[in-house]
Amino acid sequence: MMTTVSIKDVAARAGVSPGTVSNVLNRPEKVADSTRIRVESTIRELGFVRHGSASTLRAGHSRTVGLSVIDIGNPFFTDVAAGVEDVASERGYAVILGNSSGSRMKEERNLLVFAEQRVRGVLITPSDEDPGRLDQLRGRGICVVLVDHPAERSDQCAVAVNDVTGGSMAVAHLLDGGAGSLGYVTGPAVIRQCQDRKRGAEQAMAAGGRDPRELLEVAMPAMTAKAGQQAAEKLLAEGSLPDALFCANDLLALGMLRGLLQAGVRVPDDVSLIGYDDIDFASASTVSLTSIRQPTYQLGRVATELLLDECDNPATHAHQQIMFQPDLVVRESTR
Amino acid sequence: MMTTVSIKDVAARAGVSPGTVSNVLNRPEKVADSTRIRVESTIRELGFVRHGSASTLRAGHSRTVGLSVIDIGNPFFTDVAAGVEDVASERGYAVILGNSSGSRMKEERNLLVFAEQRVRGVLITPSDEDPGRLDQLRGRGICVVLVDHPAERSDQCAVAVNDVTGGSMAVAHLLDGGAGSLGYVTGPAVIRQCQDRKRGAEQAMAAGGRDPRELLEVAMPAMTAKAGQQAAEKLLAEGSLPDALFCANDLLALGMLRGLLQAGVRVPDDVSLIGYDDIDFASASTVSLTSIRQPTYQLGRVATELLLDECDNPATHAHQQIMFQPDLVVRESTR
DNA sequence: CTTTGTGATTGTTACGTTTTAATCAGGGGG
DNA sequence: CCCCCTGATTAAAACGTAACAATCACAAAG
Repeated sequence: MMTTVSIKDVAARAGVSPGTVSNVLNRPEKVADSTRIRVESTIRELGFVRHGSASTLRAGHSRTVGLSVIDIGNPFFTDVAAGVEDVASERGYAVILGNSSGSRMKEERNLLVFAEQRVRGVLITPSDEDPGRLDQLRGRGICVVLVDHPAERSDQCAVAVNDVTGGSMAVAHLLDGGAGSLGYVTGPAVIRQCQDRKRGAEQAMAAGGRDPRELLEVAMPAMTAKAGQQAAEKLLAEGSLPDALFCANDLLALGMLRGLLQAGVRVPDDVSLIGYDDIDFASASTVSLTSIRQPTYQLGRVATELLLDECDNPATHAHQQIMFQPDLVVRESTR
Repeated sequence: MMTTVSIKDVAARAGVSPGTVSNVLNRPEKVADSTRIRVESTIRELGFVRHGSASTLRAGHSRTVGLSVIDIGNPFFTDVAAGVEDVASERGYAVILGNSSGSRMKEERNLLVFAEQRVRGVLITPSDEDPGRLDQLRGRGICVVLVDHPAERSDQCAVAVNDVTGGSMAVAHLLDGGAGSLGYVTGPAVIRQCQDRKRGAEQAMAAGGRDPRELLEVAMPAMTAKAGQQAAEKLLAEGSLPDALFCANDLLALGMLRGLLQAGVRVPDDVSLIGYDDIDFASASTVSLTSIRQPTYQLGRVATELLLDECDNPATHAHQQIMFQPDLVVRESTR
């Protein structure tokens, strides 16, 4: 009953050999127009669809790429994913999405799935600094491009935005606003973005003639709105609320904003608040959020273009490390 | 150089036959403890990972499911996707995500990819009412479960939230607030959710002793924040702004809110505004948004459980059509 | 009439796994 | 000592496709 139609069935029906059908599928220019048209119409008639697994098995590689992100609930990553998907589907590739939720174990499981599926390449925003797993993938012939993460080596492609500059811009802006005490609300220390933005923040402190050690750091286990709100509660309970707060991403900032407003703290009158990423919702919040904008969609596009170039032209491919620059977007949440 | 290690290599090294290695992988209880342990350690030693395509080819089905959503940029769908992914990975399945962006062509291309990959099943929030493509998938032995879409037939599983009730609750709430004129800001007419919420809205009008035809409909080509803002501009330009607006989802509502506030319209004093979905950002907006909450994450979980049950126990599986009920969440944007 | 060349098509093999039936070893009962 | 049973292991045959060398048809050139 549930008969699946194969390349052989098409061949028999069209009166050609299976090889010819395969050629129609993969190198149509090699086959005479008349037979090509006949085969194509037979394919439609029988409702044949290529068996991707058989194809992958024989060809040695698939037409899929894996994308591993830290938090698919963060609009920053959905924007990146949109860029990835657009380029991938333009070039006939499918995207397998893996969400690590910041858990190393889940990230590893996702990479295992990618390896089992023999994806052509992997795009990953690594959740920590261990390059071992990625080298392992490369050892299996799977190309890897780092997304939103600068390359520590030159034998790989990477696309990133300068987070040190971004952190510096954020804190410089807060200092411009006349902030006395400053706080940095961040996520897990293993996340590089958090570290780099902090480095930038400290540089701006120093440049502004302040002691970087004055920067009060509040580290949360996640970078979500809920965590931001908890950070607000913590600061309020401790009575240690600074004049100005730099949050490592917009979700933290939006949660922080909610927490502060609920407690009757006025933004920006009592506290200045700046986020990071400039997600779509930053401009729609209660007090619209000053933030650091990144070319998010572009990040996904460029990373995928580099990846597919490396896959398709391994001989001529030159590894590139691309670094975009962020922008400051001033809104209501800062003085 | 780039040698990929196969089941045969493991077998040779461990001094057993390939069949035994396969058994260790798939039916470990069938093999003696001593050999099982030896094989397992050889697998680790050689860094063997199973070739998913070969496995799929031979077994006739894969360990992946396809998820096709209308807009991955909408937090509603990322919440659903989170539920799907959690259940899938608990049961050893990988998820291939397809984003149709509301385009029928893209949806079709995604379904083709799913078919080529021989996914075990498909979870889909269809972007229109044509069941033909889905029956085609079923004819190929691929189970299909509808997500956020009620079943029109009893021979399939479906998980949905009652949108008629939701629409009715929204408009009843606006009428309670004393609204005179009412507007419904919606997306493309082919999207069922838009239609159902409108039906509910009209029912509430009638129940409130109003003529349902009084409901001013503004249909936008997309259900994004940008479209919502354009809707605001359109209403303002026409001078046809009603007392109260019901937006078919929160993104439209947030865009509408932005558009109104920029034009100096006060919410809720001049206009009451209610959204739909109760996404995380609804409570964080300039004026926090009254909305209709849905059990989003649960939707994804339950749908996936039904799908995998259907795949794994086709004999005993009983199709279910599950309908959740929405909740009204009142915040500042309505009187 | 034969040879050569060219473009189109075919036959065959291999990819890495799962699965079934067949084989094997060893022990207990007759 | 033989037979049968059980549990563990193996050998071999697919699964559907891509790739490559081999073949074919046919026309142009000699």
